[in-house]
Amino acid sequence: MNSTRKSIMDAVVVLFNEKGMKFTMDDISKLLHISKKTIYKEFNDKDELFYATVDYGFAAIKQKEAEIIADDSLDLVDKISKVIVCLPDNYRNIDFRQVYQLRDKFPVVYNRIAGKIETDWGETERLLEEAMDKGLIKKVPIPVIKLTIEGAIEKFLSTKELAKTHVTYEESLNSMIDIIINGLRV
Amino acid sequence: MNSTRKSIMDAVVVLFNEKGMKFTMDDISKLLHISKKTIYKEFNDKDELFYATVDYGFAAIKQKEAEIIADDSLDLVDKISKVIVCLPDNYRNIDFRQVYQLRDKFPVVYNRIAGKIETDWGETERLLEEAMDKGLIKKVPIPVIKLTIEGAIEKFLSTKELAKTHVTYEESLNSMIDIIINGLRV
DNA sequence: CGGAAACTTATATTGAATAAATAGTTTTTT
DNA sequence: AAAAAACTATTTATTCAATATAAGTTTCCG
Repeated sequence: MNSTRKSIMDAVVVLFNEKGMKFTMDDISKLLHISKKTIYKEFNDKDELFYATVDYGFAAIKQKEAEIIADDSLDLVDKISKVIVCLPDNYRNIDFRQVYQLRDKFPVVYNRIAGKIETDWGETERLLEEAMDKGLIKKVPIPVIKLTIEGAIEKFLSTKELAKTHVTYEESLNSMIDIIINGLRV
Repeated sequence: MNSTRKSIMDAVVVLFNEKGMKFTMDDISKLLHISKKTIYKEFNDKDELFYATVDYGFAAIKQKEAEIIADDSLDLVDKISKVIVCLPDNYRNIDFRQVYQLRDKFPVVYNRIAGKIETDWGETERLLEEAMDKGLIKKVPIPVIKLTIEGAIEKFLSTKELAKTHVTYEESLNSMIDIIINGLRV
């Protein structure tokens, strides 16, 4: 992949996290000091650019996740912890609270993201099921685990309560995973 | 409190859960087969009605909570579990996803609700702090616990994923609390 | 070639005008 | 005495034209 393409997609991520969906092709060209012509040489339209950016953004996560799963030095429960913490990088880079804005204007892109997230959860689900079968963790409905984790992440991202107490997003996430794996009880 | 007042406030809760904020004084009178005059004899205006309904709705929860806290047969960690499960009755009756609609049109009522929830959390927080001091549970930032629980509840209420897997809201809630207290690890 | 800017057309936003709905009151009916 | 219906003064929703914005194209220039 050529570097122009990459830098354009990086700019999309930067602008998305900065302004949500309210950024223009002109914003991209201004940020990178390139002409719109250059953007349109790489991507036929805005749709295609967003679609490619989604794939580009998720590729890193997928790879990281695959490494964790392949790492035989980790036991199953450690893998689950790490894969779950790995997952939120999506939420982080893409800033989940604003993704719903895509649904109407870029439905194809939105569905691509939804699909990617489902796939990512698929990995985690398989690990959870395996751990349940082996008696390493309790048998609990997986949707409960999934929704609890998703809900917590969205809350961490959307509230100002964490900032007030000087607890970082990263620390909160690790605390949350530890609570879910090991419980509050000592 | 007279029974007319009560039935009007019950109707408000019914209609709110049915239609969100989009119900009228006429809806109330139709539902109860009473005249609007009767409503306005009990409550000066819609604001006052809503305000009273909020207090009425939270009163039961507060009492239930107080009973749990006063129950000396329960140990501290059990109390925490029970108080947390007690809390969502608010979310249940009031259907939290729609409360934000109050913010603009009935700010006084909205702030009352926000205050009630904060107070409820205050109790839980005190129990959590006490349990941490006594070494019964891990020392974890309380906002992390709070946001995880709030996020999970909101997810349970807003998603259709639970319905698909035949896991009830009630079961999910108990599973979630068990996970947070005791962890997934066996 | 590729950046900068001008240009065109489709889409979004705004705001005034109008229509509809509703809180609160009054009158009529049972 | 209270329900039902009618009424009015506000609020709220809707419409539609104007205005503005942004995607995508073309032109010019270094």
